[in-house]
Amino acid sequence: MSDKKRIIFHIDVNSAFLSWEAAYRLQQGEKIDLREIPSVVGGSEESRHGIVLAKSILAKNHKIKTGEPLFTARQKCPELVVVSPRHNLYLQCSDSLVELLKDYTPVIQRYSIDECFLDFTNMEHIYPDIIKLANDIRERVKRELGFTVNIGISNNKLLAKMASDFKKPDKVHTLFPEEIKSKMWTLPVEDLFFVGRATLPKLNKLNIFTIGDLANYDLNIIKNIFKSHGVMFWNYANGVDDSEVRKSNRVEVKSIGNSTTLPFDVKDKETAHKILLSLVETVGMRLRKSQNCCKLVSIYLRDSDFISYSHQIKLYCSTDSTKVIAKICFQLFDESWKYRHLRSMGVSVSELCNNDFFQSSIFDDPNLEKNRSIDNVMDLIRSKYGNNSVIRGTFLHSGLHPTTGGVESEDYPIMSSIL
DNA sequence: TCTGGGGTCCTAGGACCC
DNA sequence: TCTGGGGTCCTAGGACCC
Repeated sequence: MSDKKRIIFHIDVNSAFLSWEAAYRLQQGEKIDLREIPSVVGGSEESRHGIVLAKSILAKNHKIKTGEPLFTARQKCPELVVVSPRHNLYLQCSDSLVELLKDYTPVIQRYSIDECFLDFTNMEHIYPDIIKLANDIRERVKRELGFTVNIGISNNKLLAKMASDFKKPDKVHTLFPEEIKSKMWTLPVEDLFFVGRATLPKLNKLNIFTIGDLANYDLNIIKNIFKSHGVMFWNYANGVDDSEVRKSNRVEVKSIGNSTTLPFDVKDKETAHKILLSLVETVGMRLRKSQNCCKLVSIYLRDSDFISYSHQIKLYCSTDSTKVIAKICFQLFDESWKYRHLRSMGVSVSELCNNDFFQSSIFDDPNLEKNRSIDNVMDLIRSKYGNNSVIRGTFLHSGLHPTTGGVESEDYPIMSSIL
């Protein structure tokens, strides 16, 4: 990589889920804009998913935080409007944004559903004025898609990301190295990327309260206390980050998991096994779709008193079979369950490897081959007709979802111009 | 009072081997 | 019987992100 200064944008959708919900509702003829009242997108309290997923700026002014229970959010603001999430709609909005951004550069990293990094290095002949470019993008997103974004500009991803977090909404900010002192070092240290709620009190104990305090602290002491994590955020505090903007489709996934908080506490092994199976159904489908097998299977349990634990096992032989993975999960469960009532359960597979070899060697074992055919046929039918078009007999009349965590196949019109 | 779901990465400690 | 130290692998748990 050359020493030439890079030009990186970080684009962040303002209150993403809430903005997308608001834009969609206006399109559908609703009169009230959720962005202009104290409102949140939140899960169903009845099924114990009642937390804040996204908040309007007016809700934020009431000190409502993302991730907090809806119950406490209402205490802070009794007139709060709560709307249910529509994840498929948000995926489509996210896709529309990325499609629009592709008009400007091919080097886009999709960092999350509502954040992208764009690289404009060596493009000054096309975009001589990058501030104007950012404002053009910002205006076009608002005009064509109906929601607003913040754009942060700098020479690396970290600084661009910090910049996009400055004043919101609908703003463009720069944070070039010469601006670090005035724009970033004055901020509280918890605003720094990767300084979370466990790290903050430890930093405060060292008399570190601002990002500037951290940047100017003795690196050796930081390293001793926080190890590699400390070296990373000390560099961040000094604006150092040389990571590349990676085209997202080239990043391979490392683990595939599915977990759920149950609408009721689970008290018996039989029900728990059924729920594990339903979780494995979606994990297995996604694993096969990614053309991988896994070598590590783990389960995750959370008691009704909120104590959680996990159990895992490394496989001698990698697999992508729903039946095999489910059987392992049952065994893991039986080995680890502490007989307390369960609030939440999860399944995850990792240490993924390409399934090519597996496919060619499988024909030695007719039983494995048969299971594989069943998986493949079920995948095909479900991809065509929806996840619940074929279900295992064990879920009939059980009152349980046969596949947990799958997205419903409801469709929403692509966000188009809203005038 | 009630507290989601999807990930990644790191560390500590124990088992085991030489 | 008790005495090393280094390396690797495995597991559990924690921290962080959106």
